[in-house]
Order: sequence, then C-alpha cells, then structure tokens
Amino acid sequence: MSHTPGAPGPRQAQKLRTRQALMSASLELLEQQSLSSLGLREVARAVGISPAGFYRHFCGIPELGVALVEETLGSLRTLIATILAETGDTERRIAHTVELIARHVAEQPAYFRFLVRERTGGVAPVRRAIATQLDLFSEELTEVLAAESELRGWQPEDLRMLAGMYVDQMVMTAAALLEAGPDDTAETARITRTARRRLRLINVGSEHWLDEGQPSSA
Amino acid sequence: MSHTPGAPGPRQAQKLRTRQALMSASLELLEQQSLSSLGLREVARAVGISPAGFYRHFCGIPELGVALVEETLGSLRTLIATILAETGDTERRIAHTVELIARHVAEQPAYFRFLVRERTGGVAPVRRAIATQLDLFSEELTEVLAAESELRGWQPEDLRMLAGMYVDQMVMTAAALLEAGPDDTAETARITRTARRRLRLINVGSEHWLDEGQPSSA
DNA sequence: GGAGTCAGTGAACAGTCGTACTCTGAAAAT
DNA sequence: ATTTTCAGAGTACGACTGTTCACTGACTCC
Repeated sequence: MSHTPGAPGPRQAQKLRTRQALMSASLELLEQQSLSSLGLREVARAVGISPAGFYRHFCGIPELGVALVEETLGSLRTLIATILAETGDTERRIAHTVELIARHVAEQPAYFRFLVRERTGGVAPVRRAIATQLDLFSEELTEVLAAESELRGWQPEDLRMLAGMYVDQMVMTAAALLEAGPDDTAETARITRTARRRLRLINVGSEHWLDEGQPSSA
Repeated sequence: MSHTPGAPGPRQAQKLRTRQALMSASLELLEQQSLSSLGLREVARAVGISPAGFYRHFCGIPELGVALVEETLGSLRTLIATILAETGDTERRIAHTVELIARHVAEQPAYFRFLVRERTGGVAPVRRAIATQLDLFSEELTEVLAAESELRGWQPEDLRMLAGMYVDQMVMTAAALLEAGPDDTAETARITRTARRRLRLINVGSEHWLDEGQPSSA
C-alpha cells in the first residue's frame, strides 16, 4: 500500500536521480560552452541514457536550463540568507560578504558560471528565469535595507536602486573571480580587494545620499 | 603597376567586402543565439558563399568572434571618446552620458548585444578580447578622472576602482536596455532613470570618499 | 495477481555540421 | 604576354544533431 505521500517509492526515486544526474552533468558540460550550444544527445550520453530518455524529464534543452536556474539559485539561497542577515559595523559586513561570495564561488564554480554566463546568454526563457530570481533577491534586500536606521527617509525607488546595485555588484564580483580561476591567488586577492572598495564606495554614497537635494523628477 | 600601397585594388577590395559581409551577417545571427552555437556554414550561407570560402577569411568561428570584438568596440570608440570628453556640472554629465548610451543601444543593438553576451560567453578568446578592450577603456577613464579637481588626492588604485565601476555600470545599463527592447518606452525610461540614480550615487560616494579614513590595507 | 503506468531502449529519420580536396577564373606580378 | 596568386565554387566525407516510433520490463495500483 504505502499510503505515505512523502515516501517517493523506488520508481520516482530513480527518476529523480537521473533527472538530477542530467542537471549536474549539464552544469559540468556548461563550463566549457554555453547553453545554446549544449546538445541534448551530449547530455544524455554524459549520464548514460538514450537520447529519447531525455524527453521523459525535459521537453528540450531550454526547459533543462530553466530547471538549472531554479536549482542553482536555490542552492545559493542559504548564501543569500546569510548575507541578508549580516549585522555589525559596515566594514565587517562588507569584508564578510565578499569573503562569503569568494568562498562559494571557489567551492561551486559551475553554479556561478552558469548563472553569470546565461544571465546574458542566448536562451531567452533562461535569461528571464535568472532575471526573475535576481529581482526576487533584490526585493528581499530592499526590505532589509528599508529597516536600516541609516537609510531612514529614503524613497522606496531609491532603496530598490541601491539594492540593485549591491546585487549587480555581487554578480560582477563572482564573474571576475570565475575568470581568474581558483589557482590565481594573487588575482583573486586583487578582485576581492577591489570588490570591498566598490561596496565601500556605494556605502559612502548612500550615507550622503540625502545630503544633496535629490531631485524627485530626475 | 599601381605602386600606391594605399590603393586596395579590386582584388583586395572584394575580399574586404565579403569579410565585412561575414561579420555583419554574424552579428545579425547572433541576436538570437550565442557565439558558441554559431555555425560556420550558417554564416557562409547567410552571405552566399561556400563553406570553404569562409576559411579564406577566418580559420574558424572563434577567430571571427575576436574580429567582431575589434570592429564592435572600434565602432563604439567615438561614443567612448564623447563620454570621456564630457564636461559641465555632474548632473548634466550623467544625464548626457546615459542618454548617449541609450541612443547608441537603440541605433546599434546588435553591437551591444554581442558585447554584453560574449563578455561572459563560452568562447574564451573572445571573452579575453572583450575584457582587454574594456580594461583599455577603463584605463583611459582612469586618466580622465585623475585630472578631475574633485578627485585630487585619490590613490591610483582607488581611481581605477572608480573607473571600473563606471564602465561596468554602463555595460549593465546597455544590457538592461537591450533586454527591454526598443519598443518598450516605459521600461526604457525606467532603466535610464535608475541608471542616472546609480551614477549619481557613485558620484556622491566619490565626493565623500576621502572624508572617512580609507584604510590603505583593506 | 492482474492490469496499467512509465522510465528507458534501440533503431531510424532527415538534417546540419566542420573540414579537406580539386578546380576555376579573374586579378596581380613579372 | 605569360606566369603566378588566390577568392571562391563544388563535391564529398564522416560525424553529429533533434525528434519520432514501437518496444521492453520493472514498478504501482486496485
């Protein structure tokens, strides 16, 4: 019988396992190419199933790409939450955030490579999925910033602008770290150093944002 | 005879013409896909030459991509020079710069699409070529900023950091405008508005950069 | 325990791909 | 005027592509 809906059963368990295999194999293959040139057969071959079997999981490569977005950004969810919950003085927060990103990029390069590459890649549905997820992240950050005492009196639009800058800054930092590679420790140090300074500059700017009369129509 | 080295002659003139045709056809094809999935035959077919004829101009798609980087960023050279030579008060400079970018993106979407997409794309030589060109642009901007009276006393490294932020900001603005499409005037207006605010925030930050003791080792 | 579901197989389809080869004909060099 | 150069055509090659189809066999449900 096994009326427990939580228990997947050997059938669906195996299906989920190959589905996961398809996705992780794709991530590996995508380190050297981009999604729009990834072949359906190529992926199927990598996991050892026939090309037709691929269709049992995804109706095509674009759909697999969208699924990869969900998984990838889901896996970064804890990283994001950690960054959002960051407290303490600004300098520490910046240093900790950059270090967190650097560590995650070093540990899971494929995830970030996929996101950074396909964010502007040639597959529209995937591009949209990534944009949606990043917008969601940006919204969460906006709410965190709204609770910040230093940002009291900010207009909601400006808060969103600031959050967007932080998000884009993190993505660009990840991209730069990926380009350097994990072995180039000197370049990695240079990138994280610059990333900290950029965040610091944004922070300084936000501290004096209300000093000048910000035109509400500009 | 025609010993004038400047005169191309009908022979080389025709070769240059088909070479140019190959490149512009590629740019069109690349609006819907990325370079790593662009086919040699596909390009040859688009300009009406045989696949073998392609090799008379490029030894492969990656080489064509690198040539595209040169042409694309060469074509943006005047835009960049205009931005660099910008004078006047900050607010005007920001508004003018953003407007310049928006106009160029609307007029030559394919150029920017190619740069934005392949900047993080799957073809390493092209990625490196774009990075080199953008670094060059960043260096030029650094020198312009060094002459700025408001930035007197800045360390060279901080100037490079600031220039890099401006450059990345422009690239991201172009990317956002491309994603919106030229018809969505409301979204376009929203993007340029946000872009102006971002530049303004960076500017405010740079005005107060030296206020706080900037740790030289952070 | 018998019927149905369904992940995965294997073969076949019509294409496309990159590359290599010889050949042509007009421009260039002598 | 004759020879050389060379952009491009044409052909052929083997390999790879996405998609469809009927099929198998282990699981699920009643």
